[in-house]
Amino acid sequence: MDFILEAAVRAVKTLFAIDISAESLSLQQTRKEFEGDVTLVVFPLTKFSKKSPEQTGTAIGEFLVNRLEAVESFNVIKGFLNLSLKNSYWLEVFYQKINQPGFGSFPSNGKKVMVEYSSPNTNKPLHLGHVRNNLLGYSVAEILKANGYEVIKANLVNDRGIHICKSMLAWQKFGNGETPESSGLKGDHLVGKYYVIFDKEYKKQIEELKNQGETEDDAKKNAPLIVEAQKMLQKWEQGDAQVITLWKEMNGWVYAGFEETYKKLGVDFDQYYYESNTYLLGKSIIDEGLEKGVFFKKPDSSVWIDLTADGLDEKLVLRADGTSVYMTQDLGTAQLKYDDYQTDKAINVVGNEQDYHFKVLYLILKKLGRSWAEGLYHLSYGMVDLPSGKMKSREGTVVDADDLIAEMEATAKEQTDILGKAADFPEVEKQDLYHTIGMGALKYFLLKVEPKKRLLFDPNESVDFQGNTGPFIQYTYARIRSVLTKGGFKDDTVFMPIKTVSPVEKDLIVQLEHYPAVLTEAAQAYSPAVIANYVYELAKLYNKFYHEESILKAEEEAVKQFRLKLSAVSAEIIQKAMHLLGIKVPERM
RNA sequence: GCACCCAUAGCUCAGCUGGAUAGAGCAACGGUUUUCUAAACCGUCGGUCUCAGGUUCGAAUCCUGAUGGGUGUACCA
Repeated sequence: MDFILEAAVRAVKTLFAIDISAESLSLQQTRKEFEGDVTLVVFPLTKFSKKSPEQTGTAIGEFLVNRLEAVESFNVIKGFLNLSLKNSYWLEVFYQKINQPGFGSFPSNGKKVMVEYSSPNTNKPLHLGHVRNNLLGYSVAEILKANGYEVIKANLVNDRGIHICKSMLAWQKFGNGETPESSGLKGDHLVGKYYVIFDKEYKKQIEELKNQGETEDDAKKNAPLIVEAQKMLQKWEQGDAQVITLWKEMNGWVYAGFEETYKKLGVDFDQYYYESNTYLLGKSIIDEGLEKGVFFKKPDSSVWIDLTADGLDEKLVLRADGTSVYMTQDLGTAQLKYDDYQTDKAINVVGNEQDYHFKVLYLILKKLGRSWAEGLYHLSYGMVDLPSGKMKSREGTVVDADDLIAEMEATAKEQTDILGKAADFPEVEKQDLYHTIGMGALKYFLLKVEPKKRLLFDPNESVDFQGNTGPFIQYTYARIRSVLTKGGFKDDTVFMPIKTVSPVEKDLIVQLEHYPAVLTEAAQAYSPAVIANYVYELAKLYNKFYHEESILKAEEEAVKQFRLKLSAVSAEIIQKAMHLLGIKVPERM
C-alpha cells in the first residue's frame, strides 16, 4: 500500500504545493459499510488545500485515478477518500507477493535473543499459572524466531532454598521411604505432597506454641520443624553429603515429573540454569558497584543502592552478614547469561508481581555501565484467577497442570464423540487428535488474552470448542486440507487469469497480506495475543469464503484453480500462525 | 502512605501509534445441509467504552483528577 501513500504525497505536492511526509498521512482499510478498499483520511490536509474536506478528497482522488494503474475508482464521504482497486491488482498481490516461498517468514537478522521462562520451584508440581508462563515463553520465542532472531530458550530452575528443605525434611520424617516407583506417584507430585505435609505439621506446631503462650511471630520462628529446616539448609550449603544425596534424589524425581509435563505442553529449552549453581554469583558485582560508587555500605555493613532519584526506593543488594539476596543472585545470573551467549536481547518471562524487582534489576545493570542492559525486557503477565479468587498452593486451591491437561483431552474426546467425527480413525490417530484438540483449546484460551491482563479461568465451564477458540481454527485447517485433497490440488499449478475477484476473496487476500506485518507487531509487543487474534480473523474469513463460493464446482477451471490456491495459502498461514502459538493443526477432525 | 497495572455488551475478550454508525465469541432467540467436513455459515437481541474535566475539526484511544479492582513496596525467592 506504500505506493498509494507515495502517490498521495505527490498529489499533495502537485495540487497544493506542499511537501509532506508519507508518515503524516493515514491510510486505512475501508470500513465494510462503504464502497472501496482503502481509505485516505483527508481532514489533516485541508489546512494545506484551504478547501473543504470533500473538495480536497475529490482533487486527490482524481489525481490518483489518473496516475495509478491499480486504482479503479474513488468516492469521497465527508473527509474520507475511499479508493477501489482493480481485480488485477489483487491478483497480482496474491500471486506475486503472498504466494511466494519466503512469504510469512523473515530471513536472519543476525541478532541473538534469550527467552527465559518456566523457571519452576522444585518443591511442587506445575499449576495453571506456570502453564500460562510456559506457553507465553514458548510462543514469544517462536515469534522471535520467525522474525529472524536466533533464539535461546532458557530455564532457570529454582532448586535450592528453604522451601526445598521443607519438602525434604517432611519426606524424611513422614515419608517411610516412599518413592515414585513404590507409590506410583509422578515425581513432582510426590515431592509436592511432602511440601504440603510440612506446612500442615508446621501449622500444628505453631498452634501448640501459641497455646503455650508464645506470640504468633515467636511461634513461627521457634517451631521445631522450621528450625530443623533451616539447619538443613545450612548443612546443604556446607556440602553435607547426606543432605546433598537426598536433595539430588528428590530433585531427580521432580525433574522426571517436569519433563513429562513439558512434553505434554510441547515446550522445550536449549539451556538450563540451576540456582544451586548460581546462588553465589553476583558478589563480585557488588564489589564492583561499591568501587564505582553505585552502591554504598551502611554501618552494619549491608550494601544498598539509592534509587530515590529515579523515583524508586533504597534497595538492599547484599545482607549485613555478606550473604546474597534475590537481587544479588539475579545480577549474577544476568551477567552469566550474557557472558555465555552475548545476546542482543534477553527476555524474562515472569509474573507481574515482580515488576518492581525487574525494574530495579535492569536499572542497576544500566548504572553499572552494562550496555547490554538496554536489551533486557521483563515480559510481565497477569495472574490466572479462579472464580473463587487467587490460586494458593498451600490451600489446595490450585489447578494442577497435569490434571488440567488430562481434563482437556477428556473433553476433546467427549466433543469429538458427540459429533461422531473420529469414529473411523485408527486408535493412534484418535488419541493424537484428542491431545491436539484439547491442548489447542487450552493454549488458545490462555494466549489470546494480552499477557499483562489478568485471566479468569473457570474450571467448571471448561474451555469452549466453538467460536473464538483453538478448535475452531484447527477445524478450519482440517476443512481446507479436505477440500484440497478432494480437488487433487498440487502446489505446482500455474497462474491462470480470472475475470473477477469476489468481495470475500478480496478480504481474504487482504488478510493474508497482513501476515508479515502482524508477525512484526507481535514481536515488537512480545504478544502472542496479536497472532491469536489475527489467525482467528483469518479462519473466520476463510469459513465465510468457503460458504459463499464453491471451490470444486467453480464455474470455470481457472476460477477453481485460483480458489484452490487461495485455500492452500490460507491453510499454510493458519498452520504457521498456530505453530507460533505452539498449537498443532490436524489434517482431519 | 507511595509506586506500578487493569476497568469496553449479562459473561470472556478485541479495538488504544486519535478518524466514519465501538467489534467478536459465549449465553438467549430464529434461519441455512439432495452440493467441497454444520466444531461451520447467516440473522435478531444486547453499549452512558467506570466517572468528571481538558486538548482536538474529530477521543474508547492522548492529558489531568476521581472511583473501583489487582500487585508491589521483605536482610523470602
